[in-house]
Formats: sequence, structure tokens, C-alpha cells
Amino acid sequence: MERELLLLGLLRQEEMHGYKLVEFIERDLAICTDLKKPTAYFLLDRMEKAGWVSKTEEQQGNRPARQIYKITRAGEVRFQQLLRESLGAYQPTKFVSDIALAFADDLPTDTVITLIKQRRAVIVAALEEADKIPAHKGFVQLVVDHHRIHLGSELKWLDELINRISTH
Amino acid sequence: MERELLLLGLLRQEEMHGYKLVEFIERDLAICTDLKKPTAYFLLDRMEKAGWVSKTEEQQGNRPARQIYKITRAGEVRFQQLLRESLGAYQPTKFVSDIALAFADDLPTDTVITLIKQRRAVIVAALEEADKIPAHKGFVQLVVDHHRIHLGSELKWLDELINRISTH
DNA sequence: GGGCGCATGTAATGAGTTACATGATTGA
DNA sequence: TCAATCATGTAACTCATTACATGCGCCC
Repeated sequence: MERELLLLGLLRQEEMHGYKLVEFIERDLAICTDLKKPTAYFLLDRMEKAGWVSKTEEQQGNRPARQIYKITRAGEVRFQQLLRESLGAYQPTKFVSDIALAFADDLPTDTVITLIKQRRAVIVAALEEADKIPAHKGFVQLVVDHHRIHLGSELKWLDELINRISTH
Repeated sequence: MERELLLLGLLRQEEMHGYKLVEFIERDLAICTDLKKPTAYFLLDRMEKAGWVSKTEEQQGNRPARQIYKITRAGEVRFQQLLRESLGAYQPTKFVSDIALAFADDLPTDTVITLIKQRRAVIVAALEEADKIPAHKGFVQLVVDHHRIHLGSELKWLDELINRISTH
């Protein structure tokens, strides 16, 4: 659902071919989604059949023809609907890696600390990565802000956790 | 991977049949994972074939015989390995519902506010739900703590967001 | 000439879910 | 007696990924 919203939203701003869409998503929106090429092609195809987008071929030399997708009137309606639905909804995150935490009792304290510090390092790296993202215009920036805030909260939590465990 | 860790970890504490495992997970660990019955049965079966757990039948009246699973020596080794691997790792969360946020520019401000308040209400409800969870012993409590802290951070972020948008 | 980027797509696989099927026990 | 709970399991399906396949254009 969010993936369709994403494709429609991008095509709404500018008509594009699949490769370019994926490129943009991987470069600029990697923090909130990951959409692989075959999935994108599949989705675009399905959305065309559903009438949300229309397709035009564009030949450039002897390469495989670009399939330029453009949002349709029906697609715009669908976009508006998906946007409202998705913006009002929220599915609380499940931290699957916390399962490990639940069983960490039985590990020696220093092992736990070492491993959690490893985990911490991943977050620090992600934060540094996030700081490299150039400022976006408009609401896209909010996604980046949210990402940073969340990583900050995670870092704080892990530091408290390390502290709590080491002082058992 | 985390699901196998989960099942091994629980069976390590006490031998159990599938139904009971799922029941426990749904009741006590719903905040960090969701494991449906068919998945659990499938996993237990696969883990038995792999030699991590062993199975005994237990007949009670005319019901379908309980398949009691017990962790094996090899399973214990596997558990230790999975635990260390999983505790040291961290995969940053992707907030897919932020995709909607990225496109919210084009919605009237008051619509955005209304929808985000809807979203906010879901978080508040989740927090209230989290407060009902009775105190757990040992490290399981950490999972609940993390959940609460995260929801708190999300709430704070949304409040800032609402504020930012309404004062455009 | 070789490797990378552009551009498409298919096929196999995997993980997990929903829906279905069965049937006994327990309690209102 | 009817519904809920206990207890298993299968089958179909969805979604998405990885790996594969193709071939041009461009630059070193």
C-alpha cells in the first residue's frame, strides 16, 4: 500500500520510467523504504492494469525502450485516498531484535555489554549516515528529521541500558 | 532468525507444545513480534529436522496428541550462537508510514493536522496498552521498557510536528 | 577491450499469512 | 445446546527478494 502511494506520489510530481524511480527511491528515500527493481516493475505493471498510471514507450538509440509512466485521473484519486488513509494510520514498530534482549539474562554481563555496544555502534553509524543526507525541500525533510530523532532516542535508550546493566 | 531464537529461548526455559508457545508469545511478547500458529508449527517442524529440538507425543483423552518440544544439546549451541549474533546486530527501523508524510505538502494544513492527530491517538492507545502490561521478571522487562520509551519518543515527535505544521 | 551504468524483464525461491479442516472438552 | 478454548495441521496465496538474462552506450 505505501509502496503504491510512493510510486504514485513520485509520478505525480513528474512522469518517469521505472529505473529512474527506483534510483530516486534508493538514493533519497532509503531511510523509510526499500523498493527493489523487480518489485517496482511489477507494481508499475499492476498499477497500469488497474488504470492508475498510463505507459508510453520512448526509444533512445538501440537500448531497451524506456517505459514512461504517467499518473492518470483515476490514479490521482487513488493517490489522494491512499495518502489520507496512510497519513492517519500508524502501526507500532516491532523491535524484533529485542527478542535477543529478552534472553540476555543468561549471558555473562560483560558479554552483554560488549554486544550491546556493537549494536550501539551500528546506530552511531546510521546517525552519521543520516547527517550526510542533504537538506530536502518541503515535507520530505520531515522524514529525515523523524529518522534522526528516532535514532537519537534509540541511542539514549541503549546508553541507559548499558548503564543499568553494568551497575546491575 | 529471531523467530527461531525466540522458540529456542522459550523451549530452553521449559519444554512445551506449539499451541502453548504461540499463546505465550501472543500474550507476553506481542509488542516485539507476531508469530502465527502455522508459522510456529512450520518452524518447530523444521527445527526438529535440523536437530535443534526433539519431539515427544503426549496423549490427553481423545484430543489431537500434544507435540511436546524440548531443546537438544545442538539446539542449545544454536541458541547461544543466535543470541550473540542477534544481540550484537541492529537493523534500523524503516517507518513506511512516513512515505505519506513526504507527500503531505499538497494537502490542506488542517487536513494534515487532523490526520496526524489520528495517528497520534493510535500511539496514545498503544501507550495505554503498554501500561497495562504487568511487570516482567528479568530482561523481558527491558523489551517492555524499550517499547514504552519508543512510543514516548514517537509521541513527542508527533507533537512537535503538529506544532511545526500549525505554525507553518 | 573491459567494465560500469542504463534499462528492461523473467524465474525461482522464500517467508509468512489467511483460510480451511478436524474434532474433543469445557462452561454458560 | 451452543460457543469458546484446546490442539493439530494443510493448502492456497501474497508479497517481495535474489539471481539470472539481455544488450546498448560510454569512458578509460
